[in-house]
Amino acid sequence: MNTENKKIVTRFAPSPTGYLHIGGVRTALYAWAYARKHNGTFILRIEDTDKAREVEGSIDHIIESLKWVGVTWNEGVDIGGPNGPYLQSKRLASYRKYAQILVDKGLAYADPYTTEEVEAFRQKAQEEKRPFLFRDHRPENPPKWDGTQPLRFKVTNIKSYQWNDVVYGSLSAGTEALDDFILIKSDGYPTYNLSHMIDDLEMGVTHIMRADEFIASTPKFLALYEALEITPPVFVTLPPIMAPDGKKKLGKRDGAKDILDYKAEGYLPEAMLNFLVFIGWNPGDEREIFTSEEFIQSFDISRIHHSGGGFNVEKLDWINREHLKKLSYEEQEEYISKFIPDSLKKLPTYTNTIIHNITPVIMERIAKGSDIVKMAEDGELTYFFGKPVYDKDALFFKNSKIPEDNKYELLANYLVHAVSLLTDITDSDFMKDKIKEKLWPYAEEVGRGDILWPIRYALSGLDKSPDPFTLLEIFGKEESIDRLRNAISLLGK
RNA sequence: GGCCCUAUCGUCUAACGGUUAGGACGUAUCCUUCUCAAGGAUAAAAUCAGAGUUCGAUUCUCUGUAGGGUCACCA
Repeated sequence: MNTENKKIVTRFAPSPTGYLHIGGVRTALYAWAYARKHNGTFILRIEDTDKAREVEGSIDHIIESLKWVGVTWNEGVDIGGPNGPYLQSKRLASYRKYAQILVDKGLAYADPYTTEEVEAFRQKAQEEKRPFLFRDHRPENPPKWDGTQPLRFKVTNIKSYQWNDVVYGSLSAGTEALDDFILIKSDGYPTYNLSHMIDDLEMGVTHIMRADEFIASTPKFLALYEALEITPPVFVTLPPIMAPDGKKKLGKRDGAKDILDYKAEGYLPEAMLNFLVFIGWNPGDEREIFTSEEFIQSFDISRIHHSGGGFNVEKLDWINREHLKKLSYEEQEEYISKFIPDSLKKLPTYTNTIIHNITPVIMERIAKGSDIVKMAEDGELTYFFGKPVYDKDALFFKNSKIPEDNKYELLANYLVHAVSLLTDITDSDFMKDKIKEKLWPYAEEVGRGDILWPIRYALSGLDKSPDPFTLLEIFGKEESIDRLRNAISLLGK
């Protein structure tokens, strides 16, 4: 492999027609990792030859998406490079030059038909259940190409092509795969068929990574490479990403959304990378959690799979959690503060100390990528920054053994006693284990639920929260006792 | 319909032609427990079907079936 000792050059070449979804990002990741591993060059090129479908702002969005997952490039639209420009609309002269070579060789001709006429041919072929082949309608005496008609490639060598693909091995196709396709559109822009090839040549691209939908058009490319006397690069065809059931191809509904949506939902970029590269590849051992660097080192294009893999959000959630655990304490704090709503950040109780204290508690409670966002939205973070509001009846444990008669007074007494126990603990000893040690005998005496639930509720105001000892430590002696006194007065004492 | 690609637990996948077909996610049960999480333990769960080659097939060949791609002045 790579015996020529040629420097490896790969590229990712999206069209600016919207956001980048996970399929595109994975392609970029593979191309990038391969170049990085072999100290090669990775290029970001933008294929903006379809002016009708172009979406304003796409390029910036694509760049932001790639940077988020940690992909960097040596040459590209935004940074230039020795073989620029990297925007196809600025390279029209190159495409024309090669188109002219084909015209001169008699291997390209102007398409004289109207769109309607071609559409009629297509319709007919479809009705007769035959593949549509333009070459069946090739004009006898095509007009001279003046740039206003589409320019078509003239396939002269109709044969069954056989070629090699790093992933799929030997591939072949019937002659039906060969046709007179369009090189230059009537608006003067080239089609992908021509432009990608010229750019790859001029930019020295050695390996093309792209999804399997291009297998069917490879014979056409091969015919064009031959006509242009270009040695094709190495083909690395990637398997498709399927919907979670592993059967259908991934659609928008199943998660083919903007990669940056995952960022907004709380997924870590390294988790996203880890997850995406594992759809269609694995290192062959039992490792599952990878940093980008580990991935690059382990990546081997010969281990890319042939079959499509499903997009499984649960696995992504798990991977995200594993990466969350690997963060340093400071990084975890930063991660959490990023998702705390502005309304809470404005409060005087929003301090570095409280963030520091609640970080491990929140981290432990994040199971899914979007949990941090959900917790923020559902108000599960609010009580950390302000006194909870709740109904006094909520203070009672659901299996309470407290007699109904004067239950408010009894519970208040329990809490008063708890407060007195807590008061005995010194500020420096006000820590989870010590608190538990102090409170436990009393809890055993009156029934654990009947005192622990109310304490927890007085502190959080929520049915679901971390355990009371943890909360007591987080809030500290003074604030904790204050919250407990609030509960006591709510009970009428 | 033509051409092409693919096929191992529900999902992602491992397995020089020889394994009790392995791991992970998820699921279930149990432990822990004031709640919700987390954590620990255990379990169920797969070679698409049929022929052929072979002493022996998940692995090689063929056929069928299923899924996917493609047949654009989209990439």
